[in-house]
Amino acid sequence: MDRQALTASQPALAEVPQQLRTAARFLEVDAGEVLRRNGSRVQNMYSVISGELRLVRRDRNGTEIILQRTRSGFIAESSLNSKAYHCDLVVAEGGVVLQFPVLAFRAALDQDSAFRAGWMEHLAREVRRLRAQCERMNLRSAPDRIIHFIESEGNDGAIVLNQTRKAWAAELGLTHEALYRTLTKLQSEGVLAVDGKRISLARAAAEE
Amino acid sequence: MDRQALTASQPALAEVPQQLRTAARFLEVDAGEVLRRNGSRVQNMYSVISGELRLVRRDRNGTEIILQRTRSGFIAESSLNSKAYHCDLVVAEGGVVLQFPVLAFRAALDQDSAFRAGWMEHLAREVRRLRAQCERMNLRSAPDRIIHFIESEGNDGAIVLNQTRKAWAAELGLTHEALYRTLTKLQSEGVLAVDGKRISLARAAAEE
DNA sequence: CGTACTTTTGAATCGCATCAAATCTGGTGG
DNA sequence: CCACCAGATTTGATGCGATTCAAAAGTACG
Repeated sequence: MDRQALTASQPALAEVPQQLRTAARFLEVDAGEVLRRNGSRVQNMYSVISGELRLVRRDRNGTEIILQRTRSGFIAESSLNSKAYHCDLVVAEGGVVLQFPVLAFRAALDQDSAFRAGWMEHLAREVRRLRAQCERMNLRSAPDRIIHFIESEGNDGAIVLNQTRKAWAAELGLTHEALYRTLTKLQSEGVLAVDGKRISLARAAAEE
Repeated sequence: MDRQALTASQPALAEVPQQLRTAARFLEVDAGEVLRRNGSRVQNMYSVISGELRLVRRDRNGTEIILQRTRSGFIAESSLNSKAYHCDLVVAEGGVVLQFPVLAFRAALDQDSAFRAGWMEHLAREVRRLRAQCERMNLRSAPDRIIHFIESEGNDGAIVLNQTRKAWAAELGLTHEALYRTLTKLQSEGVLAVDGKRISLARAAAEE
């Protein structure tokens, strides 16, 4: 796939002005690479074409916290106007990412109103996603969090996991043991149907 | 205080273009009023001058979840480009709010680059604030959440509560009993100093 | 085939939620 | 000024559910 085709294949990039495209660079990245480290200056914006990037931070116990996880489109958007990163930007799964110089990015936002509209909509979506996540973390029980996740992130009461269950547990703020146990419990109760990576709510629960 | 002075006194409003100001209306609101209800069409944006607005939602257990709490400046920013609200916008404390028609608001964003820059910075700050909140909710213990809150929301290792402790407990995702108990425990351990509404970290903890 | 990681199950523990009740506080009206 | 009330604050006792530690079985990959 050539660059033009790659660019066009990304919905989030359809609106990237030609001028900014020419300033962008394709990077092939390997799992484990760190694109930006906490404290370093913000010089580039990144958009994921394939693979997975994560915005992570470590709390004082050393536990890794995933703040954002992206398999397609922009990541760490809120750093656009910051001086320095507050988190690490790491490659969780090798792939291809687009790299934009921040100066060109800001210029494009200022000059192209369609691009700008898309960007602001993107930010707004991120805000809503984060609010949903906060809402979920406020639920105290494992079953509630699982069901809330499926309801808010899934389609039609079902999700297809694109990660391991262990990683999903971290995203839910649970230990993996708790997640495994709760999944089997909910399954035996008939609340959930689990089929490999696909997990769906039984109708009764979805309608309640 | 006249309207011009009120407008100027709000940092977030310093950049509001003149044209948009003339389209704005001042509202005096009382505690308990609901400015926007879940599902209703988005027709106005609100900015708090005095008092407190909250963006709230109820989970299936009926528990009220506070998604945003604002005592100064814009609230529910991400709804600017949405068709309908997904939450209720309620007055928690009576005061004065500015009401902007969304159409005029969008037009101003499109035409005034300084206003736009301020708005995008505002959105980015909200994203960072929400990320910090998610991070905090990932911490499992009450002491960790309290300390994290003070570190991320306070200045120089101290906060001055502008709400009751009971309300603070809800914001931390704890019961008020757990908060009260943990505060006295941390105080007796010398980790925290509590003085009325002012709560500060002891130095040792701040540096660790 | 071996290694690293995920998935699964078991058992014990701990911390927070929950329920209950007493005290304190600020504000209201008589 | 006082009585009163609603809500916040505080303390106590109990139980549940998630964490934690442990270990085994399954799985992907070189």
